[in-house]
Amino acid sequence: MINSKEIAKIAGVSRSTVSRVINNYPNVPPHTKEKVLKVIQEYNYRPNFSAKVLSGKKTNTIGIFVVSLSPMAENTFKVNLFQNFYFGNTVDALIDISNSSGYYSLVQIIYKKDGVSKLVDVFAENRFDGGIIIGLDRKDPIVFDIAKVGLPFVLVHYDEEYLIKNLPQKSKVGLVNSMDYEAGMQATEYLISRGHKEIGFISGRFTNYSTYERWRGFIDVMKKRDLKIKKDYIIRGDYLLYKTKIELTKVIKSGKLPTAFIVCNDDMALVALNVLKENGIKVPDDVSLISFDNISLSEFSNPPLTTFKLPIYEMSEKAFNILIKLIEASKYQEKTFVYSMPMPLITRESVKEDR
Amino acid sequence: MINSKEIAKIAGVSRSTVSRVINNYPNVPPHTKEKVLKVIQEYNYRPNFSAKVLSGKKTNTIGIFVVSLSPMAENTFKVNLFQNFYFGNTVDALIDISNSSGYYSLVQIIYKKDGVSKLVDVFAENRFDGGIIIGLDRKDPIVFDIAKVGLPFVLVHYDEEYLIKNLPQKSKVGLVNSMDYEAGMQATEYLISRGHKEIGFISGRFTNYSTYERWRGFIDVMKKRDLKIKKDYIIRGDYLLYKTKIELTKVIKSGKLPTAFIVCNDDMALVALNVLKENGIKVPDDVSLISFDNISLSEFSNPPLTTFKLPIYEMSEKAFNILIKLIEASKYQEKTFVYSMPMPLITRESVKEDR
DNA sequence: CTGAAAGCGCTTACAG
DNA sequence: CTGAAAGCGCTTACAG
Repeated sequence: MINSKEIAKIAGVSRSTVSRVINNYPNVPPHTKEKVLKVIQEYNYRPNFSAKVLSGKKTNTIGIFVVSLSPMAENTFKVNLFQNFYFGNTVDALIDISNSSGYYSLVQIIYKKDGVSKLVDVFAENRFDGGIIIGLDRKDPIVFDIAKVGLPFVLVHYDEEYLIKNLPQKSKVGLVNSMDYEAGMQATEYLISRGHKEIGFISGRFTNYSTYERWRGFIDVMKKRDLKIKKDYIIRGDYLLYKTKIELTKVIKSGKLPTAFIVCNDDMALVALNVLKENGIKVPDDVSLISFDNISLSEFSNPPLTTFKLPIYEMSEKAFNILIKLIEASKYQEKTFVYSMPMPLITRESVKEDR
Repeated sequence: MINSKEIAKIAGVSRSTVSRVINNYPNVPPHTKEKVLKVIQEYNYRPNFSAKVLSGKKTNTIGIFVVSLSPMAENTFKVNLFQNFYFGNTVDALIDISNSSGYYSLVQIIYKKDGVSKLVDVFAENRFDGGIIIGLDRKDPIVFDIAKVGLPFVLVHYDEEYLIKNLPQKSKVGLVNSMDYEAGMQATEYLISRGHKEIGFISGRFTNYSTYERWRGFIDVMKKRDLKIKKDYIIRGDYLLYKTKIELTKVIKSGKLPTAFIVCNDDMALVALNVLKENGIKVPDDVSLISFDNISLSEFSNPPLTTFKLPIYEMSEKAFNILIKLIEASKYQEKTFVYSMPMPLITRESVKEDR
């Protein structure tokens, strides 16, 4: 691979000048610039990344960290991360956004059982300018270890209060959430307004930010409306398709069903839809379903799902923009940047209009 | 951030020795090693990545390139890459596998319209040791530009003959395919053996390796069996859900349907299933469906899909292993490594058993 | 406007 | 077994 020294020699200038041309500095006259550029072009020269970084330039790379359960946690699949709508699309959006802003993305999967050390390692190696972390439990204390390293990072889906309270001074940390509490409330209100009183809940994992918040929204509204939450109608799906099927089947076999379910994601709702149908229960005539995510298949099911859109792209954009701010500025008045993005309701046909 | 010089001073040794300890060289006595390790531990020291690479060490990073249509190509979604089962899971598997082998992954999305320059750039910057490229058209000539850079890379899904013929000598290139031609044949044979004579085909894009090969398998068997391929039964789904719905609806409205469809992926099959049902057509009683991928939802539809598994994890593992070989060895007798992985048939209920 | 020189933080022959 | 020194390929004050 050719280097700047040789380019300089060929172009008849010094390495300093080559460097100035590459970095597009103003203090080089058009003629010289052109001459150098021509040689660069001809030899297909690209400055060596490591040398650039070592001499003090930014890496122009962001680290994307996906924190996952252990590899085999979900027994059916060897690989399950991007199978998952949430992880897959967030990473997708993040890569897309950073790429289109001229940033590279270093994606790293962190298994919970391996702990934080890998994360700290890569942060300390100075391989990227800042990180975005998704998939953490809503109160995972790992965050504070990472904060010690000093590099800026942004969390997606984490408990705001807990974060603010425990973060050391002058941490460069951002947080982006979706308004799951509000969506949970709205889902419940929506069902009630359509005459439902017996409402069930098919949950994800409760250590998960979104499940927890949606659940809070659900119980708060149920209480406010003096409606009873029946234990039998709470199904722990844990975001697992086979588990959803097993648990829902049990409830069906018991002979007692609510008139509507709030389901913590579309995937589980799609499974629920089929399980109900197979048991001769009509959706939405007998049981209504309202869920979250708005995955692409959700509009093609029969009936199509009424669901809350998880604004993944918008959240990722926000997270990236915050990170860039944290990277570029050196000091902040504010301790952290926190944003919460709304989750619009997509009304389709899985909830009965009135009864 | 603390550096090796300071660690050396604190530990009372030279930087050379610190380096030896870090790289786990044999020629340092236990006592010294321990002493240095203790200081490293205490100060949470990690060698600077760029310095390491600049001084000749490997990056221990592989580049993962996902070649995509332009961002807005599929009108429905702003982001569509990992929404896609194939891309999402391949990238997932690749990241997972490389991470667990101690490699970092630099993921880059390349939009076709931006061309190859971005790819060449990052290859020439010496940011990684080798690359894996997915999403290329089956005969995209971009490959030969990349080969010029000289870094080893592995292609997933590409035309073997075309590649071998056009690759310059001593290119360090690998190729991993799935046996789509065989699967296309087997799908057709399977349907025929169950009494089907009128067989339709819902295709992906024909520039795509898998679609093309499956199609070849389909027509070859149909010809061999003296069965007619009716133009009206060929539906161009292009891997697009909305398009699949529109085009299939047209065929249904025409009043003439085959007794079975080979569908180029499960997503489209799921859409087809619903469209057929909505039009009062029973699956598999009236129309059978056989597809490809084996996505997680495929076993939860009603009926569950009979489908060929795309062995994504196995292919990714193969691709990674080939790449490591290419990186580590300096010379090869063989020009390229080529592998083709079988696609097992997962028999479920979307094909009628007999008629 | 431009070049010589120092420096970034490692690794690795080389010499002892 | 171990240290001094050169080198990797850039950038950036500094001097002119």
